Amino acid sequence: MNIKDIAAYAGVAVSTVSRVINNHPDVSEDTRKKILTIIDEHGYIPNNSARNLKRTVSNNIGVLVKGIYNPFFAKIVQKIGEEINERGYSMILHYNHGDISDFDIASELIKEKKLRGLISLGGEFGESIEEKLAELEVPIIIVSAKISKNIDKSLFSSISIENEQAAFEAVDYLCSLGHRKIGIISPGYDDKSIGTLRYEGYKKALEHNQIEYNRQYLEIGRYTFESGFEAMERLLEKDLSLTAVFVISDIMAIGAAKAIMSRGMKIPEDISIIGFDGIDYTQFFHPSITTVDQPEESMAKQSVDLLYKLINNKCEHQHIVLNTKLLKRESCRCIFTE
Amino acid sequence: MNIKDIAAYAGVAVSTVSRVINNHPDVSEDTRKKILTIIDEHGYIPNNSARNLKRTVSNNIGVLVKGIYNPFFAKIVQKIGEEINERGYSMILHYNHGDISDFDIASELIKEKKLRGLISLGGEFGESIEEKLAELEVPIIIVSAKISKNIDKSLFSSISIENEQAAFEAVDYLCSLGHRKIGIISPGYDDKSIGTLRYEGYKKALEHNQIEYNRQYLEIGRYTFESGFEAMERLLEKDLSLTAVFVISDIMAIGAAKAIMSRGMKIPEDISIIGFDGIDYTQFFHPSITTVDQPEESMAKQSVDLLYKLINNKCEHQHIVLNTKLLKRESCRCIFTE
DNA sequence: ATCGGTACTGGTAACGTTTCCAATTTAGAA
DNA sequence: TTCTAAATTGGAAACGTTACCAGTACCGAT
Repeated sequence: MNIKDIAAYAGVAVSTVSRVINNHPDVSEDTRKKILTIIDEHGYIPNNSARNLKRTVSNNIGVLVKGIYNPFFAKIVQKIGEEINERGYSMILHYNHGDISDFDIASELIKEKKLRGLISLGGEFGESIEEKLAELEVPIIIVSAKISKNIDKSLFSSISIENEQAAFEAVDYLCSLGHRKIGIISPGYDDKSIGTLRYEGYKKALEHNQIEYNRQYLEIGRYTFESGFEAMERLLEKDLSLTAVFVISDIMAIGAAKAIMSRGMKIPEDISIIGFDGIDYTQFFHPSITTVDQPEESMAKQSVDLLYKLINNKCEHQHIVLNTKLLKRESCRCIFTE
Repeated sequence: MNIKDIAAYAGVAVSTVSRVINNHPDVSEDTRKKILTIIDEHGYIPNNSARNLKRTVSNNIGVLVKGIYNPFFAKIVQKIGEEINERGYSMILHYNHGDISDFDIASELIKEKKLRGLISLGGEFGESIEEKLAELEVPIIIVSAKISKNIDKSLFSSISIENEQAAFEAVDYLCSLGHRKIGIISPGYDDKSIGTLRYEGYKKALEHNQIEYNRQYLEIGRYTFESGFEAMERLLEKDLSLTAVFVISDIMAIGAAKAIMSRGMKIPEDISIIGFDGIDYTQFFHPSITTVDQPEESMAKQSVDLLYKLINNKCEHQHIVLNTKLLKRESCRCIFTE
């Protein structure tokens, strides 16, 4: 069952059927209706491979996810997938496991799969990819990734938040509650992930509150429950009499919270904790965890919106910065009120 | 840059280049090497649309997920994606939002995208789809779904667990700890999801322990944190002096646990709780939650393995049943030892 | 009646592969 | 040397669309 058959049934030329399928205007209402019913009767579905071959593109949008399992990304991916499907495209999802650079995977994927566009979640995009970026034939959108400051912004779009500022506010909030000894769990200062930005925010907040930065207060964790748990244990073992800890990702924050409670300590009575991302778990942990909420739905929706416009040449590359919100919950205690 | 160009550079016919690309044997080592280097030099990538058109199939494997957000599925999807990519295929991921039947979406997806095969996660597959199933040209694998007993098993493959038995063991464990008043949170007895099987296991376990089934002990929840939370609240309001509750999905269990603790009650001192699925988070909740662990990695791996074999006609449809394991953690208390 | 224009419709060459069949080369046997 | 079969290679017809270029039919205006 192909376009030729339909044309034969309808007694018209294939080109006319093609026009109907693609909603071209130059077809009389009568023939359009006739062809449409015949298509319907025979359950004809146009062959995508043929269309793609002819048009030299596909109907697929690639989504590249930095390969650590994180419910924050999982939810964004789901939403992105829905948005993509709604627009008649399909989502090709690819998890990237570190070894090869994010960008190389992305560009290979685009070429190989003749993707219409690509959304990359997480990871890092440095200046080194600038020329490669320029060679890309389809739009790419970078979501929630660390983007080098000096890179030419006209080559790609991005959706992000003010990581440093958001972290600043979180830590400043802790300070406002009277905390002075505030630990931090983060991938570290020389890491290439977005976490370093949050780490900078932490330092600025300390400075702003005239608290001296103490290298001892940092423990490294890499975006898993386990690493958050272990980092917190190391922090506690140092006996620094911390009263609070800022964890730059919720899943690590939950691991850290578990570590605290496993030692018989209480949240927030003994230690206050703030996470980052706003995943559901934080709300359903007990006590509920204060966190910096990222607008994941909006990030997903806007990235697809933007990509769609870019694909159809309806706009230029742009860099959208969304707002975060500090969700104040049960895990932070005010030291002054004791 | 297409196969013709490569052929011209190499001074051979396109058919020879094609043979090299597809690893056909009838090419001399010399020409093969020459062509390979030329392909490499020019960074030539075969056009998938053209190949697909010619071969009337694609390189895509569809993954259909029942559209509620559940970290259990999210993790399986990630693993499936990795396995698919490793085999040189791509994953087209589609979230299904209830309204249209799972199967209709699946078959439409297959036809429209010329998929090579499909893996469906969750949902329900009843007898009504039997003829439609028979008409499918590509293999389909049903993972973690409720499958009607009378359906012809030669038409599809499945990966599942012994839901009823696993639930039985969980509830029986609760009984063995001395619990007699055991609530249950489940999508209900007339629901079409896999939850009903677990509900049956619950009832069997009660019977086996000479505990009379009480309709009051059931509250309906539909696989979200919130619904677990709310169901537990309703359960608590009934004042049934429950000592334990079996929740047929971890995310609901976490919601329920939160509801319990929000009332100032303690787990497991006041109420014991068991979940189902084995998502990471149950381990990091405090107290850690006893749950029926499903082998998600294995489910993912085996489903892709099987699909791959089916695609290459290396085996027949089969129905794999994997083992679950009751992870005994902190959320269950033994009543006898007080 | 003729013309010009509009509204439709038809024919057909691509798009980049794969695969069958035919043609050529090669090697070994007679 | 000649012949045969095996090993390679080439040619060309599909696969199912789209989009360009023509062609036809019709209508109102001259």
